[in-house]
Amino acid sequence: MLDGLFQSAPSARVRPSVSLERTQFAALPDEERRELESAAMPAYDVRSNTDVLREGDTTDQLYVMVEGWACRYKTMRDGSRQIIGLMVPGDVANLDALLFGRPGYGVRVFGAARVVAIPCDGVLALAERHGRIAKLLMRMALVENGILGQWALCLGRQSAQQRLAHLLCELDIRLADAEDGAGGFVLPLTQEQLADTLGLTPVHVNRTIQQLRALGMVVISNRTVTLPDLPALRNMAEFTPGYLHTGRAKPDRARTD
Amino acid sequence: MLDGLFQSAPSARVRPSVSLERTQFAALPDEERRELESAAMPAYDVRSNTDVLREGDTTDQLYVMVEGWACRYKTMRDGSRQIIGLMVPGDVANLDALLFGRPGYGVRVFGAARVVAIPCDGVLALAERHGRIAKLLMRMALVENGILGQWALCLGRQSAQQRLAHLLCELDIRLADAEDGAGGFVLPLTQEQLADTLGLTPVHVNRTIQQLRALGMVVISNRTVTLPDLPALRNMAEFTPGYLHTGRAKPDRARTD
DNA sequence: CGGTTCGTTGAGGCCCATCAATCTATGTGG
DNA sequence: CCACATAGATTGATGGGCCTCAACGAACCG
Repeated sequence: MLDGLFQSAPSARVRPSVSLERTQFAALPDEERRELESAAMPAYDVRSNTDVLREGDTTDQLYVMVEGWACRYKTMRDGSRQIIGLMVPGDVANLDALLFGRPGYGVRVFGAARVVAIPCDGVLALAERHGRIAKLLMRMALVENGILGQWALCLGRQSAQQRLAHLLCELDIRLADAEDGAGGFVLPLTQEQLADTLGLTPVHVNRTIQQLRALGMVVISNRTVTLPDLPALRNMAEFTPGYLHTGRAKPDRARTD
Repeated sequence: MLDGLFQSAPSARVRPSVSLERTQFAALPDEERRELESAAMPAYDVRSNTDVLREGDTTDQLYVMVEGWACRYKTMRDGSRQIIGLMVPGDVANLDALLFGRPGYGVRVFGAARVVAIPCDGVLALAERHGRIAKLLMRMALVENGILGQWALCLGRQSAQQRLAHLLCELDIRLADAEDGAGGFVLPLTQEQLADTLGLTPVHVNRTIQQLRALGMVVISNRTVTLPDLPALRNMAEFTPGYLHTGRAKPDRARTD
């Protein structure tokens, strides 16, 4: 083991530069964001389909998705799973770790991903000193709340077609930042994972995708989603973006003009 | 009007004494709770089944249920409704008003209720000064998050029986404070409102109640719920109270011993 | 080329929705 | 005190959306 050779003087605290510039924390003034960054642990890669956090684990760190997607999920005795939250690049995976040690859900990554862990006590200390950080954390919690409320409506009262359509409309907006502008986006979920999100079976998700394609509203090919008729899709899903509280409510532009 | 006779010097700021003592804010030190109380508007009664907040309204006040129950709900074009949150006495109805003006849901009261409205700017100012208040608000948001996540699991992956059983288990714990100790509680929801909570139809809720009664797990009579075999009920619902983050995790005590 | 993962298709069945009617309890006015 | 109205609970019959089971196809990979 040669590791010791490369260690600098013990007091130097050299941290591999962690950047939160492309995350939800980008809304903060540079100064405060940098304080968060210096509280963070080094970023690390996570292999596709592995758990950042297992169900039942405890943790005292916040996990930030600097690259890639993840989900929160819960499992039942018979093995059936429900995804209770999707995290796109820039999102925080387990906000509740700030106040509760035991999440009660697992966090799993889709595709290759890169994660930054920030110790909760550090975040809490910063939140105490900077009202803006506290407010941003509160905001993230409240947005998650809005999303989960909408998911409850979808799961409780919508058909399979509507649910799928609604999810795609939601992701289309949440990805607005990262999107390549072409009106399509990459969706790194398998149909089985979509099923676990929508409360359906993989088989039925497959059939539902075909129905939406037949209607000319959705094209999914090679993990890439295109929404040729967004207004119609939004209409059938009864989608209104208000609950996402994303500043600019991207317009209904029809077929990429 | 003789009121004037009892007014003390004009500087005294006499407000009809609003008490948050029996609400979620009871966790605060008296001093800080009193500051919130003096920011609050006078409590007022709400008639059964009326809206504190209508879908699509905007608001700049927090509504606290000092007495009675309420729900958050969303409606679809065809009139079908989904309840996306139940508030029991002491709960805050619309936390997200703190940061967002338009809730995107309605708030409706069950049975007679008494509500205290607190202007959001007042609450935010206090949260800025007292870290404990900010933390309590965050805590409430995160608990709501946990509950909604659990509801997503129920709506997505559980049978009607399990969903109903799970809801009753949850309420049994959330009402632990107000409960009369007899192991039963008053549930001021009609079967139709239960259906809107569970993502079912009223007819099927009725049949499901009867199934649980036949199993000896639930007795509902006259708006009063009794759970004769709580361990069995929790087992069938796969209920674990962790997600409620209620300090004392009330034990599984079988049939009121 | 065999193995694995993911997607696709078909047949059959069940849970829950739908529609409709009846019953009960409560309240209201004549 | 009774006729009537209304809200909520209950029961039955029927149907459909989604599940289940099973098999096959396609893409990727060591």
